[in-house]
Amino acid sequence: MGRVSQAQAQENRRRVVDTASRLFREQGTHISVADLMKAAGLTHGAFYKQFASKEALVDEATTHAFDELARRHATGLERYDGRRDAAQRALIDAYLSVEHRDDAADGCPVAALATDVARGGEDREARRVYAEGVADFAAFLTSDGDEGADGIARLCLLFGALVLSRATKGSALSEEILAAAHAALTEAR
Amino acid sequence: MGRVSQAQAQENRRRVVDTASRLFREQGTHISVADLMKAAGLTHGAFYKQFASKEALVDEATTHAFDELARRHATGLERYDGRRDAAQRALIDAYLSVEHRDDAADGCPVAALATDVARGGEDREARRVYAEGVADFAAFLTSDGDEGADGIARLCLLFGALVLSRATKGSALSEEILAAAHAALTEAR
DNA sequence: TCCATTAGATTACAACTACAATCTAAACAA
DNA sequence: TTGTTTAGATTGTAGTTGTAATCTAATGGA
Repeated sequence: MGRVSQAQAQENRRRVVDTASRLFREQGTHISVADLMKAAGLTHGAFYKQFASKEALVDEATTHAFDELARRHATGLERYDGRRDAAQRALIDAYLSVEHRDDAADGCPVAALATDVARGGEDREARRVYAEGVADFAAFLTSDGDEGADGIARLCLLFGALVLSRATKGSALSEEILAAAHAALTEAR
Repeated sequence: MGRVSQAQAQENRRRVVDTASRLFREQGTHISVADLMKAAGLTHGAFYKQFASKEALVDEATTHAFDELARRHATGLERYDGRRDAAQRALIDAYLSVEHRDDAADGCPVAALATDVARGGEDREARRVYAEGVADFAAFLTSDGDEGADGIARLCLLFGALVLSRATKGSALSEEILAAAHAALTEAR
């Protein structure tokens, strides 16, 4: 079929980015353009009318995922009326849940994209966005009136537990990891 | 060239597994058989005389990497004459070093292979080996006379910091992460 | 000494990769 | 109502993927 309204085209483009941001988190950035476009309900030839290259989409989808994360943190703080440690506790509960472990596609991009970003070029936009997202996340986890190092360490523990529990899924260890990290993060304060 | 002595063939096979175990950690298991064999100094056609499939090699190379890790932990304990917390401190220093961050190929397979293992099938041998390696590592990190949860949480922090510092390499945050995790792991005890 | 075995090289292949050119029909400005 | 623009479909391409068949020469047992 031929042309489509500007509104429809824009909506299609948005759907491609959104689909990519979910599939990249679930399966990694190695997923093919063809599979990606099929999942978004278009043919693979249409891709290059909207994006300069696959790399460009990776960068854009990464940014998209981190925007979503920032929004989630903001509304999390709102919901608890600015009470930082209540919001933190709620986030930790959700972050270390079996549901989050089993749903990487809709989950934290810091956890889902870490390896893909690390293996991508150092000059990539995705890497800048990623580092910024990590800094924001660490700031969110910092205790009231403490310095940055504390939040960073808490993020390492939180993040590490999720990634490890995904890699060990199927063994009993997977759930033990979630529980151990949860205990360490909630008891100590 | 034609045939080669059994000893040479066995040595070639070992070199393929060793090369794979390093390249998989550095670049991920998506690296092609052709590139792999070239790196091992053979042609790609020779591969299937030694391995049933690429998946089989991934499993074998993963096992190989974890055997190496276990040996390293064992000799680490020896060197400190069984003094567990001295050995632990030495490991933490090396694990959170810039050198380890920049040398995934020869580094910890728990950190390097986490995402590849998580995305591989749940019935894969590599996953069993991985989970076992995680359990051993956590046991190594457990404090004398404490239960398992403590070692697991310490591993999450250690592992998470390394993976995060690799993904943020190029930003100042990368080194801050290593430092923050190091402080958290050494001060608290 | 001879010859069956076999490790590795070469070549081949079908599927897949990112990307590009062309085609088509609808959108929108005139 | 036109004519131009353009999103998406179709088709094509050069390179790469995992895997297999064939060829080779040398090994190692008889």
